Amino acid sequence: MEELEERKRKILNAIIRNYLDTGEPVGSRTISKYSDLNLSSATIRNEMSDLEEMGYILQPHTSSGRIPSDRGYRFYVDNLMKQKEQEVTEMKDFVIEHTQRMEQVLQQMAKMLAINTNYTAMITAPSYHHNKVKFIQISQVDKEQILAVIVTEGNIVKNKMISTKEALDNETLLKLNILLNTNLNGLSAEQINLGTIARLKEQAGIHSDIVSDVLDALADAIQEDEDLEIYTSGTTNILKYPELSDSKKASELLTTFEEKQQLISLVNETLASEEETGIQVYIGAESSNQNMKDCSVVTATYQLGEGMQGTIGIIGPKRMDYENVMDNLKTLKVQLDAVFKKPKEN
Amino acid sequence: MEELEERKRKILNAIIRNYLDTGEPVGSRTISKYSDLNLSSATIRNEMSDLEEMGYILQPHTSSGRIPSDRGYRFYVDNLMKQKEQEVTEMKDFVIEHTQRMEQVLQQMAKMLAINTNYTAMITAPSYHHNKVKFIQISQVDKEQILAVIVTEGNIVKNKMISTKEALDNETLLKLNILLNTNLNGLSAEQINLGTIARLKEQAGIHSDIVSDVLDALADAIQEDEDLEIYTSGTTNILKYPELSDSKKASELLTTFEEKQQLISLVNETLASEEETGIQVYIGAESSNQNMKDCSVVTATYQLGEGMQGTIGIIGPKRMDYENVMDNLKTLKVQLDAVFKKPKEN
DNA sequence: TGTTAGCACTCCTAATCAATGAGTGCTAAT
DNA sequence: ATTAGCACTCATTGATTAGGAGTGCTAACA
Repeated sequence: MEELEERKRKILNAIIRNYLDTGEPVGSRTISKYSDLNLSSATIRNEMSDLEEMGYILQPHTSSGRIPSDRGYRFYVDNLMKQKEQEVTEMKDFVIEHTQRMEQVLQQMAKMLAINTNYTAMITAPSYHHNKVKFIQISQVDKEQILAVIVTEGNIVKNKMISTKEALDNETLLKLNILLNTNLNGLSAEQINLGTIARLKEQAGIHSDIVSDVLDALADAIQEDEDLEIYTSGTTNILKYPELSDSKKASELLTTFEEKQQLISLVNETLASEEETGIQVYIGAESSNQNMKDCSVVTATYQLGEGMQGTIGIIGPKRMDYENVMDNLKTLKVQLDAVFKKPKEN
Repeated sequence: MEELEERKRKILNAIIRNYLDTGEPVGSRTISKYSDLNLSSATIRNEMSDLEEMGYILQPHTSSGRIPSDRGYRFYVDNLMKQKEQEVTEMKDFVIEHTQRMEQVLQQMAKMLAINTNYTAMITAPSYHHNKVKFIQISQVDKEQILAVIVTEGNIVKNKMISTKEALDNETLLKLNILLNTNLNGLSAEQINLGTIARLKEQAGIHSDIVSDVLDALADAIQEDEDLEIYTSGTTNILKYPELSDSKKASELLTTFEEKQQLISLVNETLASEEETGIQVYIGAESSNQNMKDCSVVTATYQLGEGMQGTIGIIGPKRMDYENVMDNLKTLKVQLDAVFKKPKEN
């Protein structure tokens, strides 16, 4: 189906590569001179005319060069682009050495990605949505406050302060802890249903209010991750690309970057569809987000086992260096897969 | 010293107010017409000429209206502006109702501030630098990992995973917990010196490596707050002001906003100098940050007792609505003072 | 039949220029 | 001390122009 005679391919390829470089519409003369086809500009013109008719390229206005259409980019990404098979470099250790908390690791990663690509990078924390409770503990912090700590399979720790009327004695605490752990350990958020809750409360007897609070905390922790966290870096990079930096577009984009919620729904598209490489490319209008119509979005998901996963993504102009971007994402994906497998050895 | 005859004051005031509104250089005719002075434009011109000589206003180019100079703004803020004495509105509850974690509260606050003012808002988490340890607990999460939880006076919770060779039995854990708490409770970060550490390790005996790890975690938690977190919102608001939105300046500013580190040193200025209202105004070059030379920065610190404090700030064009901004900050400051006093009642 | 040279045509861009108008400074009259 | 009047400055705007890049088409060519 997606067939194109060799010469047209070459010309399309040349047009796109050139456009990626310069950002300027590219004319027949340029292709004629800077390709190994040895054809006159007139011939190229004819071919270009064809390509335009087929929808791979388009003219911003009569009598100017051609620029790739969304379809053109798509063809390029799918068929023309050469896939670099690069070895995985070891930025991992470098990053990990200097940071501790997960948020910082992610922020660092985003930063490196943005610097490497010169586009905007985003990265979500692994969602532990379907993840299982591994450990719960409540402790008396001071007279009126109890701290609930919840750890999940992925070693993600959440805590919540709970205010109480009066302090609990050690024995009660111990009992409650045992109660909570025996009842909740190994359960995923979805598995904690009304039945479980009722049973728990009953067993807690007089302290059912505390249990109730802990469950609230648990729900909280999970709900927080429904609108999961997303880190961005290099948002201002888009200003480097004239086609995006006129004040209206730039403002829209930057606002989108600030509204994390929009980015989240952007990456959530990714989670829906699966592919073998795990790398998705949305060109212009292919993305669901209207604001991205002049951009391309490339995303990858990284896995953590236990059903946990996060997403990394790059947002840039349509004429982005797809090879480099996909390469970077692929590399980082592998590294993240590795990084979060086990916590850092001290 | 800062003396100015009544009429000049009025004119300066009129010029600045007008400029705050329009952002356009304001001419003598405008003042003549829209002030209650009943003077001809010629008279105003003479006065303006004086004011210019005195450095309160300046002409962008020969024969155009006048705009306030940094000094003019300063005079306005210090002497002319009327201080609204507004009652503290109750946005607090609204915000708190819908959020749980501190980061979210802060992020929300920043957002409201940005929306209210139409400028860029920033807010730092309270630093618990000089804060005291209130509660420490280590627990066995699974065979190879221990979770250390540290709570400070300000009810800020930090946790750290520690990998171990083999699981500790309950009794050992209990002993270590008692050991840690008796030795560290009530101490501030600075008070934990080599002596304390040596004593601790000695008492821990065979498990001194665990203690060592916990101390590392503690140091970690503190070090994280050295480069304390800062939240921003409304960064794209600066694009609304033509004098800041030309692509060079905008890019510089937005980059600054993204480089949290720069913002942090910006707010750290605040911490140095103290004032009765607790609100600082930096106009243009008054700020230490070169990138802010076309902006004004208004900051306030909020207190938490126990030596903890954070900063909220607004960044906008020099012609910002100082009254509104200072008002907002004052209100929010009071609210934050209150919010963090005690954790939310469930 | 595919390729190419040539040419008229389109349309964007940058440069130039004049007109406009807001605003000033100065002087002379009130 | 205030103001009317006037000459002057200078940014802004719109119109016009020239230049150039690029196209489509036609006719000639291998």
